[in-house]
Amino acid sequence: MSRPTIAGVARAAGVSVASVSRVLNGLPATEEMVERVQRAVDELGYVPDARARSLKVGRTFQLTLAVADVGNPVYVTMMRAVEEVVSAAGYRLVVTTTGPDVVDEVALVRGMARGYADGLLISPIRVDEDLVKSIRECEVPVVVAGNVPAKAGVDTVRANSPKGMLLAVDHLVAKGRRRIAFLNGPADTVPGAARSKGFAEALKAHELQPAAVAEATDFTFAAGRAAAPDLLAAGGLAGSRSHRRRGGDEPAPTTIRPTGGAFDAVICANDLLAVGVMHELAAAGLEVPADVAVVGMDDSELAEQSFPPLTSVNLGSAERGRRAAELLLARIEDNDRTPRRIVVQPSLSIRRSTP
Amino acid sequence: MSRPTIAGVARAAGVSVASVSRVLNGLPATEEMVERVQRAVDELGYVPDARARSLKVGRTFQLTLAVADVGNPVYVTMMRAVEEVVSAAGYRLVVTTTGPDVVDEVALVRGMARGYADGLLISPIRVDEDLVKSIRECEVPVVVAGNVPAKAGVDTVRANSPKGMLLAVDHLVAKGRRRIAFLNGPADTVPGAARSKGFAEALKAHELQPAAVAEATDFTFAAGRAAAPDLLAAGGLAGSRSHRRRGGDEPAPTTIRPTGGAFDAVICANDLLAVGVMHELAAAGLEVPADVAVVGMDDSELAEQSFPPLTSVNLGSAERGRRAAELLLARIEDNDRTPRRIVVQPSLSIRRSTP
DNA sequence: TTGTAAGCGTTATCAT
DNA sequence: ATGATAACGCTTACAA
Repeated sequence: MSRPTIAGVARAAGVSVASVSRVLNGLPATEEMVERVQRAVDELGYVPDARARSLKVGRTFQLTLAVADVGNPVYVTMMRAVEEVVSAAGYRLVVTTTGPDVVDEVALVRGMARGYADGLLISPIRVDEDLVKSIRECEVPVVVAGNVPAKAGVDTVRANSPKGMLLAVDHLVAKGRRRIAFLNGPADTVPGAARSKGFAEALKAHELQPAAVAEATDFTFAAGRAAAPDLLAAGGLAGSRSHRRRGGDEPAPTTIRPTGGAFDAVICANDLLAVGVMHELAAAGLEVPADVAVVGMDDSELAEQSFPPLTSVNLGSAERGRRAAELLLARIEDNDRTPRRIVVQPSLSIRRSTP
Repeated sequence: MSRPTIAGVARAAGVSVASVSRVLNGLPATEEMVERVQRAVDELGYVPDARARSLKVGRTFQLTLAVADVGNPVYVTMMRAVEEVVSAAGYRLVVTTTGPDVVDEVALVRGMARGYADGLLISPIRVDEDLVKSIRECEVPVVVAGNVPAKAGVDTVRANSPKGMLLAVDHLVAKGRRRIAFLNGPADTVPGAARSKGFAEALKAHELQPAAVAEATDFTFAAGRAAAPDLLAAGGLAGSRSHRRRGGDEPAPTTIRPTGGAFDAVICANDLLAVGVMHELAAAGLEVPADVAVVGMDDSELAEQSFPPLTSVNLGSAERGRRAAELLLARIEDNDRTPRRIVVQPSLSIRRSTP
């Protein structure tokens, strides 16, 4: 007893397969025909095979969302927004995870040619020539939530993190903080590079010097913790302690650019890093925000869950997800439209980690 | 210029489609044949169509993981474990999210009959007759990460939350806490019911009375916060304040069972609820763990990220994910094996939210 | 309105 | 070892 096929239904109903197909797709048919087909369908528990259907019609009605790290709460915000838009349009959303390496992303994009889905929404963390090429050549529509060169010829929706940085610095300065440190994620990533540049510009706008800058090996909580002692040391806020924690299985050492002077605020490239830093600050006996103010980026669910709740730059993850999804749907409708490059403006969610 | 098909490759290589297929699938062929086909494939950038292939061979080499809430960090732990197992076996993992309603789960299970994937790994939060029925009748192998009646005739991997509760209570009692409160999630869910029962048993084992019991409307941070004031009120730890926060757009009121007496410890049905409670405890001027010890469940990444780091019952999410994935793969190999019901034992991860 | 039949892009069976 | 061809389960001209 295998799955019933449309032929089985046709036989049971005493009609042709074409009629069954028509009834199932709501095409014109007589009362009686609909009746008979429906009965047979119910009786046999027939469900059309999506593979066969999509082979024929050339569409799967599935969309793929690819994220680098399911553990990063910024993606859940985005995912929720995307899900809402695509399901309203009658598509199934499937999520796959790529990992931090660009080769995995390239493999994924190439793999889309196999016809798994009608479109791909990808938020790449590292971008290289190969990835751009694979996106440009991809058989199915792709939209990138993030920054990818215009020559990729693809729709993009990205954040304005320099502007976000400025919001953060403005706020800190307004609260009287001048010695601002920065904990970045890997600078060889797209967001890492953008935030680094943004931080420098924002400080320059206020005629300030960075109090300390460090680079975590990853955009994760663990990497944030691992990088914090070095940041503290660079900022003159901790001494020998900074090397005590380096155990055997910790991530590789962080890159430090000591710029002298203690800091009274630290901006982190995302919320996970910020929460990691806050833990280490507490371990060093420093109070947030009294001794050091902390600002995260992404304004993910983690920002309100953390303690103290984290002031965070809202880079519009939900809106980016929503608009990216809309762009994808639009491109599926019409693949000839000229690629759009949308920039979503940031805002600042002020919570208790800043004064 | 549409996608090249196997026919195009065959034409370009001057061989038959059958030969192309053979070469691509590593079946015996002469040096020269392999050579020619390979060249044509590279030249055209041919990628086999997964839909057509799976229509023919009856397998998609995709597996679906369905979770109720992508925002719940326990699922990321599980997801990572599942991903590792299935990708090692040559399957793609796709994640879909169901939402908290059982009807969505049923729809998803039924939908699997369309042939989206070769197997389904589902972690249902609510279970009813319909769901059991849909799982039993599902065309593709299903394994449940969670608790579902044996009559469903399906492989299950579940946690032992009563045992976990006992671990938590043992620990609290050993630390001198006797007035233990419990914040549950919705009792009409499978984990909610199990944890409620487990809590009662664990207290009885120590001949203790519950200090306060409340039920959040959801297993989320927001619901945890919303429920906390009532819990505090029930425990005599807060007065009128408990109703101050109830704004217009807050979740529905929580169910309270006041049992008298202030409490010095609270066990929460998952980490998100625990973090929510900790926020409200702080807002009420109570210190964790000095005034109130807090224990979460799931031992998710959030437990170490929270502040203070959360003592949490490790219900073996990673192991559950791993074993569930193994079960699924085994059943795909042999659908006639008798269903297994695996129970994973808990452990306690002690952190600073308890003394 | 309904039925017949030709594909969609593969793989697998059968000859050769 | 290779090639022709029949499925896989569906949709859609086209014919009746």
